[in-house]
Amino acid sequence: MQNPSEIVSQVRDSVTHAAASAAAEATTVSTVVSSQVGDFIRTQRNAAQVSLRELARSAGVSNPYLSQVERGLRKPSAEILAQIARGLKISAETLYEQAGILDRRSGTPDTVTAIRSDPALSERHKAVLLDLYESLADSTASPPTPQHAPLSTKEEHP
Amino acid sequence: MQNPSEIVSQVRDSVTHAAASAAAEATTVSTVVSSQVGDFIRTQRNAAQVSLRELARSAGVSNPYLSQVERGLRKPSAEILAQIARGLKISAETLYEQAGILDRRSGTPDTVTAIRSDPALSERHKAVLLDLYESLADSTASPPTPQHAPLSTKEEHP
DNA sequence: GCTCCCCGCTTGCAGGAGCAAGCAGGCGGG
DNA sequence: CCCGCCTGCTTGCTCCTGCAAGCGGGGAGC
Repeated sequence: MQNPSEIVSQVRDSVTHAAASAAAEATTVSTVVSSQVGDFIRTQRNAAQVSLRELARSAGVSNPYLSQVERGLRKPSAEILAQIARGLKISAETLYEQAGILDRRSGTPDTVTAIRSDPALSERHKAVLLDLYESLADSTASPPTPQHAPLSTKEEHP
Repeated sequence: MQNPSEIVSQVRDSVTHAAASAAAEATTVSTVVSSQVGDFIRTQRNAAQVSLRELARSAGVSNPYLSQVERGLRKPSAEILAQIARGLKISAETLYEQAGILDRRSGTPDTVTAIRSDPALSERHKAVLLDLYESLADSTASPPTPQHAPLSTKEEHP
């Protein structure tokens, strides 16, 4: 049997927890969840002319599950996400970003500068890469990532 | 009622699946990983002189669960990982890396990172550029991609 | 001595991830 | 015509994540 006072102690603990989780909810974007990832995956898959089952196979996941993921009925774990990324030949970071579990690599990377200053490339090769980059980047308009910032750095005290 | 032939068709599908998952299991490191993250988290927490309950509160997770995570009994999701990272004031990438759901970008030159995170490029184009980069870059200068690879490249047909 | 408060850990349960199995429909060839 | 093979979707199950509640213990104040 416990003393009433001890019980009170436990209760206070719980209350503190409740308050904390409430606060956490206030600061966390969370719930929106985003079928974003699913749409993105499906888009990428279609762009690559790959069937659902094919991708499922190469990614090592079951085809029904992939189907559900693409339609936003299921929220895939990071591991599954990484495997799908591998199957799609894209970077896991991109998918994590889409899933809202990673911030955008802030600070525009400036690929051109990186290529120009890359010691592993000869000048000729730099030219080739830059030329290709120019043709691929296209850059019509510039809608570069709206920055909704899902789980980004927050202020501790406002 | 179904025709036997159709059933056979279904069966073939299942068999293919079984083979695929077997292959996946063969090439995936999988289960070993986990406790790494827990140790890392606990180390970081102790280094910061923070109690378990405190971190749990600031990270927005329950204290018992954090306890289990630190001792490797539970495998936290990426979301939880990101929250813990926030509570510890460290980057989510670091924790993902420890959890084995993100490859180390250590050896990779800046150009690769720049391309990967370039908003002006589609994922397809990134793949193209990275592929070309790989073939152009001087291999003597940098030993690229260590590839310990928990979720790394896999053969299509063994 | 005894309370009070903190520490970390254990337990039982709700809910969701992920898969095996099965289903409906479209298309080419015997 | 209908058989085989593809496409994607739905269902029922198992396993595990994540939390609320409770436990035992150690140090400070009375």
